[in-house]
Amino acid sequence: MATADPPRPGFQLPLLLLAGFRTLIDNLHAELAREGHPELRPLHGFVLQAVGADGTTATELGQRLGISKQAAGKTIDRLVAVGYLERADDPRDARRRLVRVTPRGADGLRRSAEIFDRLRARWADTLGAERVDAMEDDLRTMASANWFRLDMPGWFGG
Amino acid sequence: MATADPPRPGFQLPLLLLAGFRTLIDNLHAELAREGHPELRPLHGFVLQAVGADGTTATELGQRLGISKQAAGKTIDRLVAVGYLERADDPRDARRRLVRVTPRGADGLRRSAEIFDRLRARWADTLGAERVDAMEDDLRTMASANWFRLDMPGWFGG
DNA sequence: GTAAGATAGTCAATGTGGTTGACCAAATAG
DNA sequence: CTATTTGGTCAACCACATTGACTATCTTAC
Repeated sequence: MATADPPRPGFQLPLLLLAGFRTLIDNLHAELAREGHPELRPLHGFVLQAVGADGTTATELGQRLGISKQAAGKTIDRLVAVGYLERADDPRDARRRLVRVTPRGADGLRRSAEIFDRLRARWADTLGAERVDAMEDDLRTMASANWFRLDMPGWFGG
Repeated sequence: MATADPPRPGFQLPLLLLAGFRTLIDNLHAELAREGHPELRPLHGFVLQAVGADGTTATELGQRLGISKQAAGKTIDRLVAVGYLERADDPRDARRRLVRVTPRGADGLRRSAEIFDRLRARWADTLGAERVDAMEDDLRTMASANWFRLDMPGWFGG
């Protein structure tokens, strides 16, 4: 170990992280399409997850996703139109419109979790379980702690 | 080591990859803004990189980025408007409009490379150089080989 | 109990990025 | 010299995001 390895250029790391993310998400949606959910988009899975089993409202969903209530409302509209979410009145507050995951949405959510588990297992088979664990641990260390915003299109594009 | 660790849920891996990517890009642009490039968006850096030192045309840029020539043309328009790209006629083919990085664009590109190097060094300081190398190697192994598409907004949202 | 304020949701206008289809001009092939 | 391909743009449209304005309803205070 007399000489250090030549330093690697820094610009590849973000590209590889993005490639890894995109590979997982593309694999997920290819499999979801095979299992009967071809109309689900990457964004939608995150939204369904954010709505959760207990349901929410548009305003609260917007806060969870880091987007405006108007944007949340429009995304809900789309997911209602394709049958993954439904709205209901709140008997205790006529202003609120409760948003719930439909049975179809719950099916998509459950399958997504299973597919992600299988994909992670495939990574562990190829790389070794301890390498995948290390990758997760390291990313947890470096990534901004309180991060979660789903404004991908706007964030990326401007 | 009689019993294996409980398996980790698979859905966290993509989130962590995205968080790592976003953290790097956000750090990059915070620093770029400090160094005189506040109007650069995440997307723009990739586009500048894809134009490269030799310049291109809209059609070729679209192919490199995995988007249509029309979309590439619009993105070029925006980067021309903020002074990072410029157009010129091709004396050998009157149909083509050459796209080149301006000096300001080259400055942004150079600073981006330096900042990415510094950010990677910071990761190596915290995690250990061999861990960052391993992360890159593992991602290279798992990510789709011929991947590169920059249609992030459309891909993610639909 | 009524007036004032906060909150939930929607509508409208706008910006950015993406798509497809149609079209013109110029280069290339026959 | 036609015929085809290629580069670029225009136009129409969709998805996601934003801010500002507005209504309806609940909550608070006097």
